[in-house]
Amino acid sequence: MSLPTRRERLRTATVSEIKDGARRLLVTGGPQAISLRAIARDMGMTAPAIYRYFPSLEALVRALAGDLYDELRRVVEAASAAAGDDPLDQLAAMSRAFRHWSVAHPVEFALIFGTPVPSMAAFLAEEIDENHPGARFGAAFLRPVLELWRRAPFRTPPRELLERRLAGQLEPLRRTLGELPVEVAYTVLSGWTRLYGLVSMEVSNHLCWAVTEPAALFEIELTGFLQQFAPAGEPGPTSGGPEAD
Amino acid sequence: MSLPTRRERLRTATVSEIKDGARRLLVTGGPQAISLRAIARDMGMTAPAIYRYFPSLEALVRALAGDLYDELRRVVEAASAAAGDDPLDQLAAMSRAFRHWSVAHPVEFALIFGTPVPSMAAFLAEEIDENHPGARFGAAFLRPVLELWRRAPFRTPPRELLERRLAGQLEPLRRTLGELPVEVAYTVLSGWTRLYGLVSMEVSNHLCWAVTEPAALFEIELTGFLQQFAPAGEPGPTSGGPEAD
DNA sequence: TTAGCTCAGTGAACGCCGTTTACTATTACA
DNA sequence: TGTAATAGTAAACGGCGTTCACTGAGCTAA
Repeated sequence: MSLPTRRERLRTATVSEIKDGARRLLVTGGPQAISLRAIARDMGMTAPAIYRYFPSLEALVRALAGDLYDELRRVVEAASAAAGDDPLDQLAAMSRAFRHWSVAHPVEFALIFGTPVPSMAAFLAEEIDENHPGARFGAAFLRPVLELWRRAPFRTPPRELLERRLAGQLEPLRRTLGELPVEVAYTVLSGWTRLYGLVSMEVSNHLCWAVTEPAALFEIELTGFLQQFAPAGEPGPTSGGPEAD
Repeated sequence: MSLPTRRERLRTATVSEIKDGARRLLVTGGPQAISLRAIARDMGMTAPAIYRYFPSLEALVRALAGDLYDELRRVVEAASAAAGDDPLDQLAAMSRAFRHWSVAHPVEFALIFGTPVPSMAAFLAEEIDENHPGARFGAAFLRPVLELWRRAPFRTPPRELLERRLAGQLEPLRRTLGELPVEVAYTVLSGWTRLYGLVSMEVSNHLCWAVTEPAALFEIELTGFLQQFAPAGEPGPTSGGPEAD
């Protein structure tokens, strides 16, 4: 293996130049604006040359999506690392980092999480293993939840219900993240979909009919979300009934 | 106004034929497959003729999305009507109907709720009034929630928190749905994003790394979701702590 | 050192696409 | 019945992804 040869160096440089161009087009004009001809133009090349590096436009978009997934995961993990040792603080920091990145990069978010454009459909249907971007992202969120559960079990639906209804469906999750209590698996999925729903609606403007500034709604929801992880039996400060009570 | 003239009848017929063709292409080939030329071909026309009915492809897609929004809303409202008088039953039926339609029509769901393709970005940025499809959809969900609140206030974050952080942001919601308690507004938004997140991840295959059959997760989440509307102070049967407790 | 092979890149072409323009036939109405 | 609005056409422009035949440079082994 040793050092990469000159040609290999040039090749990887060109690959990243292509992906950089694709991302620039993505950011300025949306997913549809990514075109081989435009990328090649920006690079001073002709379009067919790109076929030496990617078998199709779809494959290029797929590779770009994979990079974005990893970028987001690194951001989230960095936020967690900077949040100290308390898993609940880590979860809060990760959630805020997730929202922050998504709001700051709406088009990238749309490419990763949005409508499966035909390209993305194939991307999502790829074989699931521990390297699947979705799985790695899930794993990042799993760690603090698992630690919280270890320290003090939190409130979940009863175990027998989860065992009966959910346990058989978790094979993909277990294959990538290993064995884990069904309550933790449920809570991670439940929390992740809740977080995703909120951020996704904000990013794609699907809340504009209701609120002017979704950040406020996010913060309130976040406290409710984190409360899901409070030790069972101690309802937190935000779950009291209305004042009419 | 009286009867529509012959030309007007022909015109509306052609408009629906165009939209039907667009939807057929949408279903078979995804949002990208909608093309004026293909629609015109299927109709035995030439592409420029469609410009007599829609100013651009984007406008056609927008109109189609509006129709789909209404179709989904009608389905959800029908489910509510068939669910009897209990608002909680209505909410459950609406949620299941929402998921059912979405799973059965993944591409339509993607067009409405997914990545804002450029066309959809404009669609979402349209002026918000009581006729905005998103607002009408929100209104459908609001009705049972408001009724539940009227009968017995449910558990929410404390009113002063909502007043302080959220009340100022609700102008669009109030403009379309009228005045309503801030707790109800919060709960509708929170519940809707939660429901949306779950269904959206299932439909767009973003849960395939975790579960094989998302329906089970949905049902469990639904019971948790409906519990949000239980009268304050009576935690329902599914919210007990883990058995280790 | 040189012959041969691999590989990056080109130019032309094919068949799509949205959209515009000029033009024709039909319908509605004064 | 004449005239204006309407629905449709054909042709063209520029852009797109992709394929194919071809060139030239870099690498490797005799």
